[in-house]
Amino acid sequence: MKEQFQEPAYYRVAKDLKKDIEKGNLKPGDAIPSEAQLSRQYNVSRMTVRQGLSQLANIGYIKTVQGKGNFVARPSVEKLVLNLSEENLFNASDKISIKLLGVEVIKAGTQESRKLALDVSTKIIKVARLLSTREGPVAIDTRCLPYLKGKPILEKEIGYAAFPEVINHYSEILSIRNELSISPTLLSEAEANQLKAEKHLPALCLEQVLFAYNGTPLGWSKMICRGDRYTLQADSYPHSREL
Amino acid sequence: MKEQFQEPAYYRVAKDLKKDIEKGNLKPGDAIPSEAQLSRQYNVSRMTVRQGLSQLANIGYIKTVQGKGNFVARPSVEKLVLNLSEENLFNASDKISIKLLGVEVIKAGTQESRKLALDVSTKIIKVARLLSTREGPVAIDTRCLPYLKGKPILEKEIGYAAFPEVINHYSEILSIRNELSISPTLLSEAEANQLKAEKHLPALCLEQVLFAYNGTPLGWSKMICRGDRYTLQADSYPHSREL
DNA sequence: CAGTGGTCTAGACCACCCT
DNA sequence: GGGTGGTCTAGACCACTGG
Repeated sequence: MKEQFQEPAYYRVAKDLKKDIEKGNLKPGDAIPSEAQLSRQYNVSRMTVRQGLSQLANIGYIKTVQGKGNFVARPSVEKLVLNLSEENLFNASDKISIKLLGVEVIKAGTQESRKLALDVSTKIIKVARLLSTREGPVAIDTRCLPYLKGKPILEKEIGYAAFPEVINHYSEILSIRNELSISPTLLSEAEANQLKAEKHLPALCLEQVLFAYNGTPLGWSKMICRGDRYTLQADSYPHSREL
Repeated sequence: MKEQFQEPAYYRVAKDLKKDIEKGNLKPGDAIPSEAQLSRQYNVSRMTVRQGLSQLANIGYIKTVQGKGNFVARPSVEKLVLNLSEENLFNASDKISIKLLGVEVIKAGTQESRKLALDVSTKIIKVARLLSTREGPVAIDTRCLPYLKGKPILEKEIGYAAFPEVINHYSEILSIRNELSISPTLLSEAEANQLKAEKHLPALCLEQVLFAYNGTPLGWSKMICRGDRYTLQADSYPHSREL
């Protein structure tokens, strides 16, 4: 007979309170028993109680107010999390295949230079890709990043990894912020051709700009997704209501 | 002369390591000095060091591995946070004005019943709204929630609050999960009329379903936004890289 | 003032990982 | 085995809140 796993004391405190909150015994705004009280009730030290409470705070179940107490938090369901990792972009069950449409080093036009805060005519690398599932082409992807002299361009890396990965590998600077804009458009003639769709099909335009710690833009990416084959999904945050 | 605020010891530990990570002295994957080592180095107890490290873990700077150590985490910039609160939906500087287009109690059609997991012909409340900024109409919003017998319908609440708020007030059940789908469309003739736009203008369709703790759908909402006046913005998570 | 949470200690023992 | 983090204690003093 295997020994039972012994759950930590702080975990029991957190779990019990979590259940009370989910059952509605404790409603948003309600005060939680004081730390001293819980400490006596569970016969554990105050630090242990605090560890349990900090777990609940981390998953957004309670808010702590100095000098007053711990209170049940109102779930904030208006913030949503969107996962743009390449595996997650499309249905996980559907493998994506990627086709490189082109890799080139060119002078930045006004569009790219503005996005990347570069002078016009600075050299940049531009990568175009076609993403498909079994159903067929789904999205066209264009990526721009400043060209670094003497740095080899590995098409494999630059074409077949998620955009933030590309930035990290190529520029060797950690990207720390990602700004995304989502807007609707119609497929242009060129886009429609590449996506094997009719012109003027509704499409999603996802534009990303990645920044370094110091605020420097490191890269810019634009993805055009066929509206009939792709829907963006987001889920309320915090995702994990687990301890 | 005012007394200087004395920052906690654990805060200093966290701040120093955070700076090292941001400067690149510590790179993703690198091990952080052991807790015992930091404890000696800062001349504080191990629990205090641990409190500092837990702060860093909370903002995603480090990962802890039992029996091995603490390691600098790779920033995950592929998860983005989207804020759908009503004040945030459009440019904060632009006040939104809301016009109620209609509030009615009707029998659920197949569409609504499917989304809300109700039988067809169960009664639901349907609210239609028009959202405008100074520029003019921006979005049409339709909300459906199960009709509760004997529960008064307060048009003010149902029409002028963010959707999750509405659900909480009306059904008196906490909504705990929000699923959002984002897709592109073209304005239908009716939508174009209400939004004072040309037909077939590209538009964003934002569809939300709210759920209770037990998984019951509590409400469904669909918002159609003029593409020329509205762009959805999202930002990488975790947002707060602050201690 | 009494009650709350915030910080901190100096130990202890355990579970895990590696060699 | 020795090193790491994980849990836990029984105190202590501080800072903030409210009556």
